[in-house]
Amino acid sequence: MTGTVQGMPTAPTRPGSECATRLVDAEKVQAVRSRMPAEADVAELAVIFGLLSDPGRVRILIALLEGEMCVCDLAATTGLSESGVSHALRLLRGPRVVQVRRAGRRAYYSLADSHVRMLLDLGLTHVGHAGQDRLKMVTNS
Amino acid sequence: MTGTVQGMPTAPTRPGSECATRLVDAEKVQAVRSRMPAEADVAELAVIFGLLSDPGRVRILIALLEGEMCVCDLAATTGLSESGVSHALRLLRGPRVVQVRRAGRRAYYSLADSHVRMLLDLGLTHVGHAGQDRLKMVTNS
DNA sequence: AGAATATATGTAGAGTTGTTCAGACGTTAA
DNA sequence: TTAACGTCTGAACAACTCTACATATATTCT
Repeated sequence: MTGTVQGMPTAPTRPGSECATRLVDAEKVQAVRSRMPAEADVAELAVIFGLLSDPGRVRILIALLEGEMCVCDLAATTGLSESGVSHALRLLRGPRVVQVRRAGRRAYYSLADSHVRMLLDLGLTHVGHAGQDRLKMVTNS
Repeated sequence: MTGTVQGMPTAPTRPGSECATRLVDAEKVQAVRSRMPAEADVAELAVIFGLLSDPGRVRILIALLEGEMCVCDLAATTGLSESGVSHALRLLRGPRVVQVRRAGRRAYYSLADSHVRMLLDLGLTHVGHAGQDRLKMVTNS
């Protein structure tokens, strides 16, 4: 949490945190700063990534890639406690990464955000996991 | 850190954390567990996302999307202290998200991982930031 | 050589996060 | 109604993370 207020550049970022020495490539700094997304967008982005930064939550979300599941089954699938799953899902519910459907005493969760789905897929291929049938191979015909 | 050892399913995840009640859709649990990436892959994935979960680091990486920059300019661009940038870059250097080129007393950093670049782009579009000229619009012809 | 510069590192303290346990709540079955 | 169930929540605690400050290292300049 740096709290940089960044409107139009030209003025130093904020007192006390500007570069103590001169810039090496002032033009580029200027250009990049003008393209930098707003504070709030960067923060939101960081929050989303933060939700994906825990192995337990990642396992939950990977499970949900295959379709909706109830808390109990998610616990069995991921190895987390049911309480742990519930806590995790609460965090994911806030920014609408997952959504609930309630049926009797059960709660069925599913992915609510296609971007997160893409982030996960991308991440999985990055990590060398071939993504099984999630990643369709581009075959010759 | 749940530490689930997950080889072939059928056996409960580990003593004490299996579902206290019976499963609702045992077949699906089974299927999803068999597709779940290995512990190490999930952990690595979480680490990568974790690196993207801090606004300061996100700003650094967004800056680096435009090409290499030295620490001093990164500090000016992101509003972080130079020490802060240095610490952040160290974290990013570990998993080879960024790479250094040294020239005299300067250190020029650049993105070393195209997947991270994609994650950032994807995240930026998610967040509503049109990605300026990073995101090429698919026009009619 | 010494001074100034650019970056890197160590460390300590505040703050945050994940996990566990206990218990609450609403729902269904007996 | 009472009991069992599935899920949710709150509190407590350890583990971790971020930031800031001080200092270290390496390079260039005079």
